Amino acid sequence: MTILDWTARFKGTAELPMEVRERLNKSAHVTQIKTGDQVFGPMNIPDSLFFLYEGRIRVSQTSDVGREIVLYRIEAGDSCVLTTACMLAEEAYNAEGIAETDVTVVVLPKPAFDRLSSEEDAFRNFVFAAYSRRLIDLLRVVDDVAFGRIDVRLAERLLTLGDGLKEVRATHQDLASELGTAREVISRVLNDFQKRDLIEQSRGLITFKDKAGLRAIANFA
Amino acid sequence: MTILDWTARFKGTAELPMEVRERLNKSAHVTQIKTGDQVFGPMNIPDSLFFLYEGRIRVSQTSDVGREIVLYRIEAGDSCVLTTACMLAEEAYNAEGIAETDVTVVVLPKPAFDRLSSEEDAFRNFVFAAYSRRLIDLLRVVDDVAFGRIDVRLAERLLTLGDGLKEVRATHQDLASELGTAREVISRVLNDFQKRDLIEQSRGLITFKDKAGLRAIANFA
DNA sequence: GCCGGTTAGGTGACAATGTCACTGACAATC
DNA sequence: GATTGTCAGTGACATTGTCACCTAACCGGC
Repeated sequence: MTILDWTARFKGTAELPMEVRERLNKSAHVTQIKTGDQVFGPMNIPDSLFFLYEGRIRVSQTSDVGREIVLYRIEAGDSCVLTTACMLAEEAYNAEGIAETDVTVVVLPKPAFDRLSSEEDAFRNFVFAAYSRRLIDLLRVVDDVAFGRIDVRLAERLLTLGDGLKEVRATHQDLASELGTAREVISRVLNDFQKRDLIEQSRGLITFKDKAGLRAIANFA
Repeated sequence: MTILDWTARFKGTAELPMEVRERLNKSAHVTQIKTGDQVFGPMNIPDSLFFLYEGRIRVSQTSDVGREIVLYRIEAGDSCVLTTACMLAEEAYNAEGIAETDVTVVVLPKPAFDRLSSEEDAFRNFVFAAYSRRLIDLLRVVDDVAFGRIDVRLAERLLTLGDGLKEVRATHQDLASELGTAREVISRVLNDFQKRDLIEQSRGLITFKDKAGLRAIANFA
C-alpha cells in the first residue's frame, strides 16, 4: 500500500487524469533501497518497470576480469528501462544498478505497465523518451571510450562529480571505474593535474584548485 | 502508394487484424535506397519510424577527427529506432546509417505510429523490443571497446563478416572503421594472423585459411 | 602495352594507455 | 605501538594509437 502520491513526480504520470493516478497508486508499490545496495544486476532481473522517486542510481558494466565502467546515472523523476530492455530481449547482460544514495523506487508491475502504455499517450511517450535518453547516453559512452583521451575524460568527470563543490570524495579506483580504465592510469593523470596546480590530493579526496583549468582540458576535445 | 504488403514481414505487424494492416499499407510509403547511400545522419533526421523491409543498414558513429566505429547493423524485419530516439530526446548525435545493400524501407509517419502503438499491443511490444535490442547491442559495443583486445575483436568481426564464406572483401580501413581503431593497427594484427597461417591477404580481400584458429582467438576473451 | 594518378597497404619511431609486480603510506583497531 | 586492510606511487613492460613517409597494386586513358 502506498502513502505518497508518487505520480506527481514523473512527467509520464503527472499529467494523467486523477482517477488513473489513483489506480496507479494502488497497483504500484514503493520500496526503499539503501546507499550501496544493488537495485538490479545480472542475478537480479526484475520483471517490472522502475521509477526512481528519490535518490540516484549508478548503472555500470563489469568486464569478465573485473574492470568496471559507469554507463550512466538515473536521477529522481526518471525511469529505469535497462532492466525491461533486457527482459524483452531475453538476453544476458552484465550491467548492474547501484544505489548511490538512499533511494526510493516505485515498482510498477508489468500488467499495469502494459495497460498504461496502451491507454495513455503521455505515459507511453515518457517511456519512449526514457529509452531514447539511454540510447543517447550510451552513444556518448561509446564515443568517449573509443575516441576520447583519458585526461580529457577525467577532467570532465571530475567536474561533473564535483559540480558546485570544492572537492570530490573518491578514490583513484573509484574514478578508474567511472571511466573504465585502471587505477594506475588515474594516478598518473591526477599527479599530472596536481603538478599543474589544477587539484590537490589526499587519501580518497580530490580538491579543486583551478576549475577553469580543468574545464579547458575537458573542452579541448 | 504501396503495392507490396510489407506488414507480413514484421513481427509487430504480421499478427495484426487484416483491416489494420490494410490501413497501414495505405498510410506508410515504401522507399528504395541504393547501396552506399545514407539512410539517416546528423543532417538528416527523419520524423518517422523506419522499417527495414529488405537489405541491411550499417549504423556507425564518427569521431570529430573522423574515426569511425560500427555500432550495429539493422537487418530485414527490424526497425530503426535510433532516429526516433534522437528525435524524442531532441539531442544532437553523430550516428549515421548507411545502406550496405540495396535497401527497401517502409516509412511510417509519426501519427500512424502513435495510433498504432497505442491501439495494438503486438506493435508496441515490437517497438519496445527493438529499443531493447539496440540497448543490448550498445552494451556489447561498450564492453568490447572498453575491455576487449583488438586481436580478439578483429577475429570475431572477421568471422561475423565472413560467416559461411571463404573470404571477406574489405580493406584494412574498412575493418578499422568496424572496430573504431586505426588502419595501421588492423594491418599489424592481420599480418600477425597471416604469419600464423590463419588468413591470406590480398588487396581488399581476406581469405580464411583456418577459421577454427580464428575462433580460438575470438573466444579467448 | 605504357603512364600517371589514386588507393591500399607497409614500416619505423614515438606517444598514450593498460598491465604487472611490488612498495610504501595511511587509518582503524586492538 | 603492532597488525591489518585500503589507498596510492613507481618502474618495467605490453598493447594500442599516431604520425610521417614509403611502396605496391589497381585503374583509366592513351
